[in-house]
Amino acid sequence: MPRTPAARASDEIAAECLASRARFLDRRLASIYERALRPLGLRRTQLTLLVAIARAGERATPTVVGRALQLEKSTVSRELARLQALGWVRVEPSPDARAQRLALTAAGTRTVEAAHPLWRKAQREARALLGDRAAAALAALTVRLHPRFAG
Amino acid sequence: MPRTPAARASDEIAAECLASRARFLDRRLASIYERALRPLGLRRTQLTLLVAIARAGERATPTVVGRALQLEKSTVSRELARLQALGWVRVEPSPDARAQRLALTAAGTRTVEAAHPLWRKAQREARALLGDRAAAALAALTVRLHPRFAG
DNA sequence: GCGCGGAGGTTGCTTATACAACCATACATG
DNA sequence: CATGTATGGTTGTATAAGCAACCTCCGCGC
Repeated sequence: MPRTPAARASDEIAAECLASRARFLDRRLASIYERALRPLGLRRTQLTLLVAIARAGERATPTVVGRALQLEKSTVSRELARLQALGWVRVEPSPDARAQRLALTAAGTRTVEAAHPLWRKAQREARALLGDRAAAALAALTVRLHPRFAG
Repeated sequence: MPRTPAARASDEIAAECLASRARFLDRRLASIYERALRPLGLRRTQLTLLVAIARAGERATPTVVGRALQLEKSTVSRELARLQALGWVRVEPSPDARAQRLALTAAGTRTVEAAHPLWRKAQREARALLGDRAAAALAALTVRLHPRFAG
């Protein structure tokens, strides 16, 4: 049976597609970190956001953290609503009345501290899964694509 | 001002976290492929699923494609409902009454064919963005993590 | 001082994903 | 054959994300 155009397209895509491979990698790593953080009721993306807010310090606003993580503003908006509801982030007025100043609450700070060893365990597991070379390549790639990435 | 434990944790996580980097990479690539496929009203993950079904041929069932792509069965279930609604996938009874045989419809086959050149363009763009070495590393990593991955 | 464009955020809608709980069928074993 | 367990799918719920449309406020140009 000769291969049809659709069959040839399918073979090529299945063998090479970078999008599905990146998605696959993300799912694999996600499961490691989610499992590790579950005892704290903390999701991996929430930890990333808390960390970005902590690091931005006085300058922390939704726009600023969105830029650091390359997240669309609506995504940041909704994530922040959850973090506020959980009592980990406080929103304060800023000089510019359009903007919002963000800060970790005491509970948010404690959560980051408590997450640290769990994150480390996940990070070790992830590094072991990928291998040191691939892990380093992923980090280097991030720097190349977005030098100021911080998450 | 001495760095607090939370600040040190944040610095370490922001500088190294592999989970957030994989997520970031996925978002970047997603935007390339989504943009390319948009004219067909086709999402990248839908293309991945159509391809997996095409390649599985007679053996295509939700469980089989889920294994090939390492997707949770509920994810596959809902994605298939959409693909059916769009008229790209047909569901047929199988010998085992629990299972469902999947097949592309004629429209589904045409969609894969039409997607091929658009996917190629996105793939070229993605490869250029990552660089050949990183692209090859991502592909190699996928093989290592899941030798039968096909998406 | 007025109007307008741009920046900052929110909300509606859709897709992608996982986990858990569930239902139905198949199969093996007593 | 009856029952219990495993397999295959669906559904409820929640998070993660983008796009588009919108509102508000800032600052600039006139």
